[in-house]
Amino acid sequence: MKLEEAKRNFVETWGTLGTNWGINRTMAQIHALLMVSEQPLSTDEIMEILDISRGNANMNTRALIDWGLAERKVKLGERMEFFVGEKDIWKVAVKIIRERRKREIDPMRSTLRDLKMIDDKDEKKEEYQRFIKLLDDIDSFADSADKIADKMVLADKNWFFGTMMKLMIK
Amino acid sequence: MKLEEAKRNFVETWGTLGTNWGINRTMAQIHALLMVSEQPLSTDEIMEILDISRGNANMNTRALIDWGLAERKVKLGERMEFFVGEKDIWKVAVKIIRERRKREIDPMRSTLRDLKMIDDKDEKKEEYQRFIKLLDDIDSFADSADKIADKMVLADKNWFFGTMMKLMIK
DNA sequence: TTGAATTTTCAAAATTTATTGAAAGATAAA
DNA sequence: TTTATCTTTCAATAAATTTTGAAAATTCAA
Repeated sequence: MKLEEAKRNFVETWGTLGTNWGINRTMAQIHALLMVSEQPLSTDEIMEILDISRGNANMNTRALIDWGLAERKVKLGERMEFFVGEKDIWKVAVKIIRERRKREIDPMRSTLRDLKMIDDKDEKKEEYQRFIKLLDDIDSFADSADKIADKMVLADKNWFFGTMMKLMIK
Repeated sequence: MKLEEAKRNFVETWGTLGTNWGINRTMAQIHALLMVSEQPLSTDEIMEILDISRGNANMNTRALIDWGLAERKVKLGERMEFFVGEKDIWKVAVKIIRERRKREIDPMRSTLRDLKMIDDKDEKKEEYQRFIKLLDDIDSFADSADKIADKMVLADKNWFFGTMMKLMIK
């Protein structure tokens, strides 16, 4: 296998993977392409290499920037925008965690908390208690997961996968 | 809000959530319904309550059983099958982690490892090195995440969210 | 055995999600 | 200004995923 071929495969694989992690295929492919590119790429280059439309390329470079997974890069004397991808895999993971938390976890926790506003508290005593306990369990699980996510977002990669790992695995 | 209404909302919310975590809406709804049901439910009851077809109910109860998120329960003297959902949210998380790892992480790691079989090692020396480093970084990140998942799968909930949490957060 | 009850399958239909491409909107050099 | 270059939007279209429902397969009591 040649290097270029391996890179192409990488872009495809990362694209497939992305769909499992809340990132659509094209968005993940563009990100993968930017990760393996030695140079910043323009929208036209991305369109050309991935064989996608201008609209699609634009939407998804934009989304990558929203997520903090890519940056705009202006080249002196060039009118066009170029894009650079986040290549540090630790940072990539942290950005995905942060963004998904904001979009999914936080809203769902608040929805689930609202469900505790039940007014027939006295009837069906035990059934009521069991339901509330389920909601509380979910919330406390989410809270712990959230704290770990917090720690990750703030932590240094080496601390997390060095110190913490040793504590956990020993 | 009445208890029954809150439960209905819970089923809907859990269904929406599921789609973000590799579980389709109906599968997540059935799971939610089984979590809040005081009694095991039959396929007919699930069809009736969620207003879905028999095929859909069958496919998704089956999927839940595959994932370890529900169990079949036979009632004495009844011909029909009944289903019971896993209600312990820690166990639910562990089963989802285990299953997704098996279906996604393991295959992707092996695909990415294969990409290292590049034969033009000497040409473009630096570019080659950078690409290999990216693949190695991803693999070592995945390895750490995997080890944490392992620990979770084997650990006791209280150890994980008690002892470990204290170590991490302090 | 037979046949009624129940479960499973899967092609077709419906729904959801992603993509296209052309037109409108910016931007900046001339 | 004007004009050419580049970016954004979004309705229409395409692709992917989920759901249906009826037929086939299975199970079990009689």
